[in-house]
Amino acid sequence: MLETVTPMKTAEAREAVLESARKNGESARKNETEKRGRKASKEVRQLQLIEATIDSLAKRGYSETTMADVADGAGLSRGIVNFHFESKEKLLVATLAYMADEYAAHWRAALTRAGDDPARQLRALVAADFDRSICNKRKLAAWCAFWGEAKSRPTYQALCGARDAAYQKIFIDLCAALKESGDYAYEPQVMALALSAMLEGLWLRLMMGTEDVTRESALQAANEFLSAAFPKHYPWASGPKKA
Amino acid sequence: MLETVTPMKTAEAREAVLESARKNGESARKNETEKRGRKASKEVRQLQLIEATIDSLAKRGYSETTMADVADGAGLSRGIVNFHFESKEKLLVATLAYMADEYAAHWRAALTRAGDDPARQLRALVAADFDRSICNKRKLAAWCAFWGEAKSRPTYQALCGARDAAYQKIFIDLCAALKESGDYAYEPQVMALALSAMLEGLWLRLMMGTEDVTRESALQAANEFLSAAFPKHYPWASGPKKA
DNA sequence: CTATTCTGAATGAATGTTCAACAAATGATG
DNA sequence: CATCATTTGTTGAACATTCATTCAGAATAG
Repeated sequence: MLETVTPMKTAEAREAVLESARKNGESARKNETEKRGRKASKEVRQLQLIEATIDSLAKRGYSETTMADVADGAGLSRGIVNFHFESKEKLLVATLAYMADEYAAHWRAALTRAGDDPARQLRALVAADFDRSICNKRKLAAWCAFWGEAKSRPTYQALCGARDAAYQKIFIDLCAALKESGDYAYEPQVMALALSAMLEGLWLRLMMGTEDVTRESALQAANEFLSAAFPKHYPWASGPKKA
Repeated sequence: MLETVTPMKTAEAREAVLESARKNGESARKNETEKRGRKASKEVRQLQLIEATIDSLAKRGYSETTMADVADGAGLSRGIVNFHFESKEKLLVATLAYMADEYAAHWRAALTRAGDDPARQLRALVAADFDRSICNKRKLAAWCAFWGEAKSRPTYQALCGARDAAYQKIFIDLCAALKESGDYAYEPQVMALALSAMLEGLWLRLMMGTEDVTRESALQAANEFLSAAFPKHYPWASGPKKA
């Protein structure tokens, strides 16, 4: 089941932010060895504000998310956001970029971990989409908030599309590889579209929270798709119904 | 290809509105034979404002849609919306309800037209999702705008879910029927979820307009899904690759 | 003439942004 | 080490703008 949408309480949020910021700070420190303390602090604040933004997007939605919400959510004063980010627009773009980076890093890691076998890689990619770390109500709600505005904002559209640029190519390549080894009839590009669209659609369903769709049942549906599309690579758990 | 997102020009909009309103007016007149002229006029205005709302949602997105936009788009004065609809919130709910009704009527008609064969019915439902009348950039953008706000608004959530309540049940029943006659291995409920999620995901992709996804290629992907999941009912156009 | 529909300016609330003052950390100097 | 200067980070009130809503009166239909 998805965890509750209730935003992380202040203490938890702080910890998560600091945790995340620490890693980030380290990598940044390697690149530029200067102003270390200050620089780190600045990044911590920005991440803190970005996390608060995600909270607000999840709780109130895009149109009701205000600068005051974000500042309050982070436990800081009203003018702070315009100091670290120039404007509300830039805060939101930074938030979306943060989520896109996180998402891309996540599936790339899963892909690497899966080794060289296309069938294992594809299964890993699909499973990665439903990991708790990125597939929770908070993040899904934030994603959907951006999707809703993407059509009328080229900047959002480009960042949401970060998911597709390389991602979609990987899917096509994997579908092509499986077709080769399994002698399937589909067109790789078309099957890849169907597959990735289903993943996004399942996210949407999870986000809506209607019906009784859970992370588990969504993953089950995705795997059933794999079994149907690539039966030789993903045999059915139980044989066909006989009576 | 999807038509341009440019909202219908005033003349076209008027015609479409009046056309649509005429039918609606007739059915309403059957129910309650009273205040005919006035009632009809009132409904025309409301539809006109709803159409203008969809235009604005598609062009500016949810968060940037203002009462002034809607009034201007309809070619009427500023205070008119609060006269016909009590508030902005109620206008938006009415708009969503209008789209949900239209969508439901559309797939029900397609289902009826398909006859009694489950395989034909399922194909008809899938194809109906990509009909020009409901699957165009304008409507898709409006749908997505509501999705983006649905999580934080129970009213929207319920109306978006109108799609799922009965719709999902039909899908499950059809998947069960095909499983019976085709001796497939999947679980009907799970396969129905995968299928309907893919349809929504394709809508999302179409709305985003990224890549080169068109109504045609989206429908092709959906049909390829059908062939993969129900090979005995939807044989591949061309046989498996042999070399 | 009466009821209904419509207009457009006025109003008030919400909210993004600015900014002057303040606090804290860093660096320089003796 | 102590002290001051400077840069950086933060605050909260003030400001300007946008926008939904209201409403008194005009226009129109019955």
